[in-house]
Amino acid sequence: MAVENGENLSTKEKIVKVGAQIIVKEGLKKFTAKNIADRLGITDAAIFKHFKSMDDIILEIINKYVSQCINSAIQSIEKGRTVQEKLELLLKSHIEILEETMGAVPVLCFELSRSEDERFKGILTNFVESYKEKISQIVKEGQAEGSIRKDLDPEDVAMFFIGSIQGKVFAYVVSNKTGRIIDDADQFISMIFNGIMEKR
Amino acid sequence: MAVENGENLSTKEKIVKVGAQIIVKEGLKKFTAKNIADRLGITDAAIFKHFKSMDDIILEIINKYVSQCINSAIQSIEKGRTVQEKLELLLKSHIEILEETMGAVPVLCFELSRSEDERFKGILTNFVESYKEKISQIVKEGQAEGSIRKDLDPEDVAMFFIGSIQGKVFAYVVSNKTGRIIDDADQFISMIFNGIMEKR
DNA sequence: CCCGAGAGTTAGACATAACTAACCGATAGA
DNA sequence: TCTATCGGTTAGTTATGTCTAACTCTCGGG
Repeated sequence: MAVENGENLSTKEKIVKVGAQIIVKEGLKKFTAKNIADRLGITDAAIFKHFKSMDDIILEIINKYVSQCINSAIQSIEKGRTVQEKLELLLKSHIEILEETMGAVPVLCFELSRSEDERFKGILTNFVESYKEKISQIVKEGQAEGSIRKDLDPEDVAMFFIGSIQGKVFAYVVSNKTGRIIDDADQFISMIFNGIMEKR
Repeated sequence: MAVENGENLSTKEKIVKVGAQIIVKEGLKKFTAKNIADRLGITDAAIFKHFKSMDDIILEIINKYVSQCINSAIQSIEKGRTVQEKLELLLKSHIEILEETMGAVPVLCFELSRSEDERFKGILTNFVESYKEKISQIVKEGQAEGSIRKDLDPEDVAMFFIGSIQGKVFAYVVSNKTGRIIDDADQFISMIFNGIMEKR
């Protein structure tokens, strides 16, 4: 089975791409040189012409997807005028990346933060921590101006945010679907903002 | 490193227990006969006196934890009088199991629904599907009686429910914590029910 | 035109995983 | 008391995974 849209990427880039694909769709156990090579129509030995070890591929995968995620988060926070708008933009940009990468970032975080490799763990827990910190900050702003419930812990709210997205990816992966991860982004955002209960 | 509280379980039960522990904390890749055996102070060959294959261990793990989860869900649905109470009890029972098993069920679902083994996938997607169906049904009730927002799709609400919990487990795993998964269950439930925004 | 680098190949070294076979000691029934 | 079974051992077999070495082909620059 060949790569989907293997256009004009270099072999090195293709390795990163299908490598991520494999981790996301089949798990770390299936992330092997032979598995990647087969999909690219080369031999496993050729992989090591581009990367000196399998770990190096993972490192490249992490850096690629995580940095993409952070950058778009920063951008959307800057663009938003009100607290609500900031959070909305943040969610939307996150959802966009999710769709583009088929949920790569959350799955990678989940898979690799449990690995024994301190480098992977370091980058990823760091990423989640700083992401949480950013959202937490906005939430505090919102509490100060009265738009966000004051009885909630800002960090918990931040993790609820991140967790909700992860939950969507979870559902996507478990149900074995192939289309969009989040069909109705507005409804999803509305659930996070307003809950599921009718207002009294 | 020996098993934590290896009381008076049979070796077979211990294998299931540490097997699940390994999958949850370190991932499927580390789920090996030697890894399990080391923690039990036996040799890897001894594992195969109790199970005829590694897959059989996984099957036993899945059945143990998933059936536990389903049973407690059914119980709490029956106990609840109002829709809100049903959902609350459901969440609380789910959280309880989560704490007891250190997030085993969601992690197992995530890890194993991506495996190529149709047996695992079948059991797990089935489980999630029926769980979703159950919640979905309650949500529809709630919409009929006016307690739950009518503008939301019941299945989406159900998956939001399940996903929120998965999100908590995600946070727990990524942050490498060891204590409780959900510190403040009431606050968590309140976020799902009422959202994060102040009511206007 | 040559030659070196890049990107492949095959072959193989080495480690580890799953499982089997043959053996062994305790222990519970007959 | 004899013996079969249970649960453990050691020592393999086979398969697979990572990575290296040595070789080949192609192609661009001097």
